[in-house]
Amino acid sequence: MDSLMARLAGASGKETAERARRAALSLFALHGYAAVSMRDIAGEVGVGAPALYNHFATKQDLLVELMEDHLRDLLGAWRAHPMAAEDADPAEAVEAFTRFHIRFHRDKTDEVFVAYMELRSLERPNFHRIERMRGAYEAHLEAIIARGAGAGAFHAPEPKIAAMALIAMLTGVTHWYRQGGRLSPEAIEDLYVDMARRTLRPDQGDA
Amino acid sequence: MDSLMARLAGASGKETAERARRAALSLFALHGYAAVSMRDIAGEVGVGAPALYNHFATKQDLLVELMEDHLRDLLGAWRAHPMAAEDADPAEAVEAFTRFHIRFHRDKTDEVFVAYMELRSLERPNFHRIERMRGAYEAHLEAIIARGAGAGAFHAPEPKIAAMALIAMLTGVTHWYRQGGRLSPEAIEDLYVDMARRTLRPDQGDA
DNA sequence: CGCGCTTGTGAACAAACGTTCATTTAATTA
DNA sequence: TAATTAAATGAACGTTTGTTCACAAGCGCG
Repeated sequence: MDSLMARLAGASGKETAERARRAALSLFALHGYAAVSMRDIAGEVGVGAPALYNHFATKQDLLVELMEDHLRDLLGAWRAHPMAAEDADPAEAVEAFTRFHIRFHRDKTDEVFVAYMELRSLERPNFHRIERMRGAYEAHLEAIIARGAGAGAFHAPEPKIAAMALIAMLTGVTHWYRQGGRLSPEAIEDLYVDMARRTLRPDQGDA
Repeated sequence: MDSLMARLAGASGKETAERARRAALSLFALHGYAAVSMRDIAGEVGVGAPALYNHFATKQDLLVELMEDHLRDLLGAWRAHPMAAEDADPAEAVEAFTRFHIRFHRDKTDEVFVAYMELRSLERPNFHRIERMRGAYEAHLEAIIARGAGAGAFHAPEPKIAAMALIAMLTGVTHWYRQGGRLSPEAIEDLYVDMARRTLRPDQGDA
């Protein structure tokens, strides 16, 4: 009877797990992992708390699943990008990466928030797995920068630092971006592409 | 008798409050506000949980106090900086701000972590007060950039965005900086000063 | 139809939470 | 030294936490 109401409310089949994932994601992003209870999540799905344990062994598992999904998506999406090729022109690749990163993060603010801020909520082994995935993503930008620096196309005495600095700068967009704000998404992208390009541009007198 | 042991352990006079502040700061930074209990904090001080209520009305008050102290320090320290003068040369001021920000944040990683990540743990009115202080700090860099852009010394079509981008980039240092790492603190500062300068450098063909 | 599997329920668990209180202990002032 | 104030205590409060359990409803398959 209650389950009938859940059906009418939009659930169908076994998609309770998916609704729980989404609810957990937005609640974690808003209040933080530790401040959200399984009952809160279940309540948002329209189900009792014990029902969640049919889909997730533990609250921590739910968190891990969310973070792993996000990072797997992120890595996969970039690897599928045409400019991710190892022989792509570094300047074009950096621009592509910048636009890709901003766009991806702009549309997934909750995922980003959780994946970046709840690292400390992970138990040790989970933490290491997630951290490694994040490192792999940053390594992609670092490789592009290093390639460009090697070819003399970039000024980047420390490619790793430049990569981290750029990613921090780009990810910062999610902290203030609001849909319908003064600047269009394209304008924001352009501004950041400009800043990234300038950061890496060789000096006038370079060989 | 227990208090005697506390004495021997280093406490003297009424410094329990200060020790609690420090314990709370590092615990909040490590595990997050919601994941840390008053008993945890009290335990680290070597005192019972109820004792904390002689110094802080509430757990939330303790958090607010930490964040307010940090931001007041930060704002005060910059305002006391010689290059904070309204008529300082913009290029020099940006370099000074960059070094100041990195240095200040490098030595106060816990404070930074808490002040930036626990905004969501604040109840509404507290949130607004803290957010306003943070805005005031960012406004200082924005003003420098806008001044430089107005004088033609900087390329910065959107000074507010440039300010936020730079601060995000600089604050990112705290996420990976470790004492005794490969790069010296001065080398790191130099790298970021270089990147900041490049981001804002006018085009060759500018008037 | 009936069997089994998946998904849900309501009640219950022990543990931990923030906070209060009456009371004792220690430090300060007169 | 006596009186006053400040700080810490142990016990207790009501609530909430993550999770388990015995059980019931709904569905697909033989």
